Amino acid sequence: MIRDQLKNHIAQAILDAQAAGDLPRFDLPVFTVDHPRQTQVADYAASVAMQLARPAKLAPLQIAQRIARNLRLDGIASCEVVSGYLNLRLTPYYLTRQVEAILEAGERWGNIAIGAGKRVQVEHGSANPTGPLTVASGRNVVIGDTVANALEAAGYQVQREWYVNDAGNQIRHFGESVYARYAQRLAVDEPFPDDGYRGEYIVEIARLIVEREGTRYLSYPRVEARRALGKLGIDMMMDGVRASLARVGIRFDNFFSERSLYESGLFERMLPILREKGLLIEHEGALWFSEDGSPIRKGESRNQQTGDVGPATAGSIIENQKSNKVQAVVIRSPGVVPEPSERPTYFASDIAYVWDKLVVRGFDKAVYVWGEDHQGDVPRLMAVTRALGLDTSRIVLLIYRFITLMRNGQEVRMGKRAGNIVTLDDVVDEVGSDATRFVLLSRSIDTKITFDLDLVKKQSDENPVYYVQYAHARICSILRKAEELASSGVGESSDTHPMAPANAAAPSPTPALASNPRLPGSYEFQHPSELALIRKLLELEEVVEQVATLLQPHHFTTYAQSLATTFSAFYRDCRVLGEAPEVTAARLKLVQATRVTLARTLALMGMSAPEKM
RNA sequence: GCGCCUAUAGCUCAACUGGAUAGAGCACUUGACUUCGGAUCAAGGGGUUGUGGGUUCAAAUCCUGCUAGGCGCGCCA
Repeated sequence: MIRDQLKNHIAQAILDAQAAGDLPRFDLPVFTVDHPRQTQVADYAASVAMQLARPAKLAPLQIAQRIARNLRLDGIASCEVVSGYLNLRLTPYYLTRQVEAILEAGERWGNIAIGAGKRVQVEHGSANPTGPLTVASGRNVVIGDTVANALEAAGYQVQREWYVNDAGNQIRHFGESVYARYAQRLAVDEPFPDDGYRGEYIVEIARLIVEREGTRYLSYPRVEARRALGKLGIDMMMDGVRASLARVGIRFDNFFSERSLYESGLFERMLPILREKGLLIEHEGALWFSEDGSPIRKGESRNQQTGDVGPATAGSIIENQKSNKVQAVVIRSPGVVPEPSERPTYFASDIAYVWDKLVVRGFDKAVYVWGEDHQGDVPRLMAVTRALGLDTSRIVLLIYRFITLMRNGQEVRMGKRAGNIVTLDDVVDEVGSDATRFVLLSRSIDTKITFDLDLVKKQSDENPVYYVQYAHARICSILRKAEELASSGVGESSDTHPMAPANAAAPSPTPALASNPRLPGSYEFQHPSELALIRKLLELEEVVEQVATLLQPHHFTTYAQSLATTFSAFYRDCRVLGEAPEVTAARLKLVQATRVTLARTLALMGMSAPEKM
């Protein structure tokens, strides 16, 4: 990556300056090379000299000058010292060569190596399987999928995993709901459970089950029928989820069953590890995790008070939080939960799950994508990870804020139990997959998104999604036209035409360009808009690095728009077809490199790159 | 009450994690092509980065006091 190269050159220059006695001895500091805000100032700038003022006991300007004196940039860039800054500008020669490099890299352009040899898991989605995929989960999976794309591009080996919450009492409620609808469908009087799932989709599931399986479950003992229908229903829900995900171009490598953590005995094996450290405490019949082994206080205060929220409760919570130590129930007491299989809490599963990720499967890093409603669970996951003797820096939690869905100028409230949900399918039907993904990606994950369905539809002309895709379609149009000109031999003879295939007999997807000879070594792009476009293309690697390290996928949308804008400026200023042959040839290459870059960026975002619109 | 997150142009948001004169889109005003796609482009106005203090060569960014909002604080998931 060019930025790293420049940084290495500067570091070397500092060392050389020290060796030559130009600069005093000091340890090489951690410094950055970045883009100045004003692009006319420089392509890259380093402010090391300012950082070094103290250790070197010299004025920043002098330091910068001495670094610059020792800087050998090998024709990649020129350097200018401005008040302590090292301002670097890439040379037209270097930029011109990069166009060839991009075309050579092709679909791999944008790939970097920072993750080479490391395995990362990105767990996302993971919505309760008791209903269809909602728009709310849409943000989750789009973030997760895009982050996974970026990590892959950064060289990591990535596994995409969906955690299926198929344990716990919600599944029982679900089974009861399906059973009730099933019975009702068969005209058997069966009351609908109070805390059941009221959505229409349960009715639909019941209908399908009746269709496929007939009446046989009516003869089962009720508890068994509910369990069986629940399982059947979950499977059907997950099939639906997979289908919905496919519509937005998302696939998972693995669906991990929460229940399997218990069935495999893994959870049981976790307990001794924590117990040995004195972090598991029996309290009022329940099993608690106490981060520092301190006695459990919550239950006591609960007994003291009469049921109202009062000072006693508040006081004890403050006390617990003052020590900042996590205390959480792992297994509920039989007195509270009669059914043994429902006693482990969600947290219990988390304990075994993080172990499974980091130890059993040995991922170097595990990324969790969680909605803001789970933000309060972060401390206990961190605490228990630490307690298990694992490095907490190996888990990363992406907490995103919820979206508000607007329709007809009104906020749409959703609830799975109540049944008034808006599914991801609904939204995709209305605005399409590309627009859905773009909107859900376009903001930093800790910004609330207002997804106005009417606006996204109505203003589709001015939607940035289409702006970016339009640039790609326009490029394809130019390339098509170039091929037509080349194949019809209009203008020049085919063997001297810059766009003509070197070997006309060998067909290839883009014959005019794929086999085009290299630009002459002396050729250099000159026009400011050409050079600006190439610089913008080169940023792709930096954006990939940024998203892969910061795990903030919205940078792709910003970059895509900026790239499309830069291309538009080039398109306005520089004619491609019909110029002098070497100019047209060079610009065609630049246009093709832009297409590659734009298409890759769209692919990283999970969007299509249309050739026509 | 406590914890996490947020506050930047009229609106929606960026700002590469401490760097130079804080940028885009929308909206508004005014313009542009007989040529590669007008789903385009150009120009213009618009800012005490919620607020008070602090840290240093340098703060939208870090610390801190307020203010406002979101989420969470269960033997729910």
